[in-house]
Amino acid sequence: MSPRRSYDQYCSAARALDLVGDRWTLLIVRELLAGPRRYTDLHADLPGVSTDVLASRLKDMERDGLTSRRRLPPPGAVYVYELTSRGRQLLPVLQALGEWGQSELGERRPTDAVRAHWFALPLLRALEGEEGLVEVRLEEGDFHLRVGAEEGPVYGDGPAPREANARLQLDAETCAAVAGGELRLLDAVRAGRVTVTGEGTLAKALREA
Amino acid sequence: MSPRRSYDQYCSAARALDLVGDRWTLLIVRELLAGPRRYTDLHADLPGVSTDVLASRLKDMERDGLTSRRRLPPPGAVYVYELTSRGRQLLPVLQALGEWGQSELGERRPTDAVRAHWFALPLLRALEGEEGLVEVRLEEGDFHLRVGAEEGPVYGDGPAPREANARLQLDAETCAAVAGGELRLLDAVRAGRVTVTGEGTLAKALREA
DNA sequence: CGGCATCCGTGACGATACTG
DNA sequence: CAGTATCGTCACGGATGCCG
Repeated sequence: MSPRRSYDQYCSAARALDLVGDRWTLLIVRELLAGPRRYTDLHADLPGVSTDVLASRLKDMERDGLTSRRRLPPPGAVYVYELTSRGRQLLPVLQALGEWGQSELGERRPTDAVRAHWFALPLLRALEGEEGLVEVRLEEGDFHLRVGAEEGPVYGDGPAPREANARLQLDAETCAAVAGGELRLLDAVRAGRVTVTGEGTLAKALREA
Repeated sequence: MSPRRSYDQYCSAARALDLVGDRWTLLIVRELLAGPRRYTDLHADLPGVSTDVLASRLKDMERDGLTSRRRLPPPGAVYVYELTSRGRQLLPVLQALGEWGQSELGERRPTDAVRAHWFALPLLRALEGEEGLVEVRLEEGDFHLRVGAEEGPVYGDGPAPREANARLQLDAETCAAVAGGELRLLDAVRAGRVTVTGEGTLAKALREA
């Protein structure tokens, strides 16, 4: 655990970077926006991070009030890490970064790792104004979005824990285009590139189009 | 100049961090949002950065299309660094960071450096929806805001280069409160904590209140 | 003097091995 | 499974030197 290296500037952006400017920190936040995760799962979805750095960051973040560590009730009884309310407020930061980085994304490089839920953040932007639980199925895996959620995780890895208001099945290319704003979700549905199921308002509205 | 260390993740936020995640990079962007700056001025307004790191970052940023280096016409004939259009698009990232970091700001610590124009970013948010050239005078120094500017720098160090639409004179504490959203600018004017001069629409509207 | 390049000590990082 | 220990490497911060 580092003794907190600071920029020592009386500036709110610099203060923010004191807390989340270290390598890997914001990507750990991205992972935890999907809800509580175990150490091993975090390590698996952050390829390249070394075990000691991950452990150190998690301690720093807990000390700084961004995350908390909790022991699940038996059976299981493993530790999970989750964002505090303060940590969840970093969502706009990650969205601004993601929006800016969208144009750098381009084609997938052979060295690039991919996880399905990495599309959740930009997709959440594309669904702004909507509401409900949306399940997304890609070849690379499934995840779900809690669109318009006021508290708790804003998205999650794997299928939705309860019946989703809408289920979308699409390929990664379509997903990237929608996430990047090049293609509106409605147009993607019209073009037959998205299969919509479910009985929620959003699902019906999308099918009507 | 580093050979570009990458997270190697097919994720737009990770791509953004590949380019602006290094220490000091986003603070250099904050400085350059104030318009073209010389190396020495950048070094003076980024206390703590070492000369080689600053030079290295500036090269990285130029290579990555965030900044450009330009020689001023004689007399003067010095080099200045400025943001490209792509670099200026990082404004929302810095604003999101600044907004999040606002609650960490608190009192000024004895070790904290301050520059007047570090208040420009949050003040710009407080004036969202307005338009025009606003000059701000603090004890710590002067700066000006190009509120609603579509292109070019969004703020600048020192007094406004031409007659401002509004001039605000206030103290740092009031400025921090307004920037932090705890106090609306209108209420600050009403409380007599801001002296408004100038003949623009904004100046008149503020004085009327 | 402004604009770096070089050198050096320290600490952060990344990979691997190992342990409760 | 969830980290800690170890170690080589690289990035950072501070000082100093060089060159136009």
